[in-house]
Amino acid sequence: MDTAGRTNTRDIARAAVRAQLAQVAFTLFRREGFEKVTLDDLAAAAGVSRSTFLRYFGTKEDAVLGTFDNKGERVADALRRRPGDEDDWTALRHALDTAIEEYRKDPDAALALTRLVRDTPALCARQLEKQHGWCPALALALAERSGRGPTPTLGQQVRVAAALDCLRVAVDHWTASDGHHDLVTLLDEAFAALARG
Amino acid sequence: MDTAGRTNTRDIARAAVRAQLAQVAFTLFRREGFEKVTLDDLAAAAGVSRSTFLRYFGTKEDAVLGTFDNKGERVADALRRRPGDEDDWTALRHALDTAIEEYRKDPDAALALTRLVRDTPALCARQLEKQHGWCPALALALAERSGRGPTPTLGQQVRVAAALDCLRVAVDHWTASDGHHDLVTLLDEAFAALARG
DNA sequence: GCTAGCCTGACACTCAGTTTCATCATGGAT
DNA sequence: ATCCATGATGAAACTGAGTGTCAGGCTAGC
Repeated sequence: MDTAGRTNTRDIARAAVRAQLAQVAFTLFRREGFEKVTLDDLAAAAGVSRSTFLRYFGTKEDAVLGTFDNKGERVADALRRRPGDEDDWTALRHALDTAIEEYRKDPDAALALTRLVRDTPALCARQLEKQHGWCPALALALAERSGRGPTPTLGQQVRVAAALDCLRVAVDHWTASDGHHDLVTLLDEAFAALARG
Repeated sequence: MDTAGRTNTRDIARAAVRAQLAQVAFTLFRREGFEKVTLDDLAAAAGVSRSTFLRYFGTKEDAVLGTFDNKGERVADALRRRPGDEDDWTALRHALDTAIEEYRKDPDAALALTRLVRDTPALCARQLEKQHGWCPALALALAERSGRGPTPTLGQQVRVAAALDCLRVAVDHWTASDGHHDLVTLLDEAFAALARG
């Protein structure tokens, strides 16, 4: 999509190549381990040059976590679409349904991914960082909802961060249970744990 | 300290050198910017070899954030010392007084540090990762307090993570206010924001 | 003083990520 | 159909972080 929102042939091709590269990388990472696979290995396996691979994914981690950045904005949009009379917690909880949607759509793929991330410190760290990167957009969405200008309060920032903790902890437990526990239930349980008392 | 807890001459010397290296690094980072300073620069400025510098701090980031790892255990210990009849939130809130102690002891140094971290993406990420690394120990402490075995519940994990969010957000605001706001007040406010409603 | 265990510096190495440049394909306009 | 501008690719050189090895030197303890 260009800046006006049109989708171009080139962009479609790019997205397809990108998906293909990510697929190859994921397979290789799972078989050999993330650390063992070098950029040269990835490029060779995908049949492109190292340069090209790095143009599609700025870092090795992004070949795995590339889709993650986007999700933050998606959740923020979902948050903005929540009815204005919901309190922050309720709105956040519902907005997070957006984030867990793909876990439910393809649990096996999601499990393979979360396991790879969980077992790779570098990916853990990078995922944490990316998820933390969602905070400003989410806090901004809360601020807009509250109608008190574009500057999130400390409280809104805390609630956003805590909501993302709920997501993370819930997904961790879901992964640890090999996908047997229900992610929605876990997420509800996590949110319930925030209530005082 | 050796494994038995005794402190010998070598360890004292090591700690002194380490502190000295950290000081030199911090000064250089503030003056030139974290990214601009190479390990060779650091080694040269400190009058040691690159090898030696890397032996004291496994990574460049650790020259700044080296003290951070320790803090997690300190907070966990503080948590264990809280009276058993306190609920998780209250115990966590009080345990965090340990973490903010040095901000109050030497606000200027703390401000310089938080500013450097805040303005350096690599340090931000690494700090987030280290702080997240506290979670298991803190959750374990909560689990022990609750007397229901050594396995933290999902709820305890969530509360620990949320408490650390409070710390982070409070410190962020404190830094943004150039230390003018009261960190204790900010932290209380952050905890208050977790209450539903 | 001797020795064993360390700290240190030197060096070579791997690998991630950046930058530059030449080449090649393609889509769109004439 | 041809031309051209844009952008995708690959090659290569480079920087810098972090690892591993090894030899020499200092020091604590005997």
